[in-house]
Amino acid sequence: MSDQGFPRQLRLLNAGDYKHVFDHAPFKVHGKGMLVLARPNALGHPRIGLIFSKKNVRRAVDRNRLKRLVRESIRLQQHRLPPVDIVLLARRGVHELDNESVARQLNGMWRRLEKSARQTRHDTSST
RNA sequence: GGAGUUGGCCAGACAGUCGCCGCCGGUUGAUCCGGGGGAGGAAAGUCCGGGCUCCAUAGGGCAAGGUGCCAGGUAACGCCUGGGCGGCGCAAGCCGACGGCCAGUGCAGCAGAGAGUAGACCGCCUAAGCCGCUUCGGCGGCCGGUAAGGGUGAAAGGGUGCGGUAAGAGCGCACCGCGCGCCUGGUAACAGUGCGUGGCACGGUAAACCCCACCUGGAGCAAGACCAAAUAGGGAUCCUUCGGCGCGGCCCGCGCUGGAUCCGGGUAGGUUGCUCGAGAGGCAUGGCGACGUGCCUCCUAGAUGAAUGACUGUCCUCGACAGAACCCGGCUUAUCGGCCGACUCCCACC
Repeated sequence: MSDQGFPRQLRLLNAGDYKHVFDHAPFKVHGKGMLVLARPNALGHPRIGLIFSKKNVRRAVDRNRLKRLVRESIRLQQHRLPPVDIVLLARRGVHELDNESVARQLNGMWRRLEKSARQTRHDTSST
């Protein structure tokens, strides 16, 4: 795996993977227009799945644009993230953000996710 | 030059860096390297028409739905082209569900006297018949006549003129219009300063039921096919009454289930269907045209939690609507601007 690539291993591939995260998600990070759910995995790297529903983002052009921005962000930040399965959900109004602020939002959310994951790991090892 | 009509095309460009998805070649044993490709004119709405797949090879009847001037094009169409008719515009041109209410049934508020085998409210008339009066000229009334005028209405049952009459009236005549028959032109719709005939509505409404002609079987790529953990007991072939199910509104019809013989079935997941096609471009040729035919050349997205992007720089006229999901042909809707061709009207100049 190259340093900055985004191969299939970094994605959630089927309904079972998604269900796994929805059933029990210890980490929740809220951002402007987006919500991240995450659950630790044993793979040694993060994986991500995207849910941009037609209901929340009406135009296909906007859905594609937002997904591409998220993937781009993950691709560049993958080494900072803990080994967790992530599901990113869109909320109403995301399509009004421009590319720059979406990227800024995502960076902030990854930072908070990383922080709470490190906290949890620390807690379990101390008890 | 200005105003307008119409047909077609384009959809920021270039460079660099980091990524994503197919394909080809090498390397391999599943990694790298190189090359090349990667959203639209509407990809959209899913409104029509086809291909493809399964249900029977999609068959018969009824029901239901659609289309609706004519001819042609097409795989097909509710599309396109040409023509006819009607309407709008000075014009180029644009728009039109544009078959049939003398097969039947129905509908028409208000106003108005009367609304479809018409109708006397006002008005006009009083010739003929009867009555009364009379200065013997007539006057009044009754019985009536009348669709020219007023008024109502979206619409009042051909129009104009002359004759005619008591007043009027297609009552008669001329012209116009209309119906019917023939003739001529046209493949046809239809047209005609054509010939004849009829005094003349046959009113409106069929996106009212309906009639006529033509068309339509149902479901859809999550169709369907294949490989196959788990789980449950069944599956294939032959024969066939009844009942049940498939099959979509119904019936006919057809298949499965039932009995006998023989052993494999198929949910999660994966593979496939999946892009070479009513394909694109060029030349020639037939046709007014839509389009057809022949030859040559080219291969031009195939994802499947779903690729086609992000960032930086430069330039300009500072960039709209918007993202393929089986594939085509249309229609409709959204859209910043730019380019090219043809034509019309007006002004100026020659």
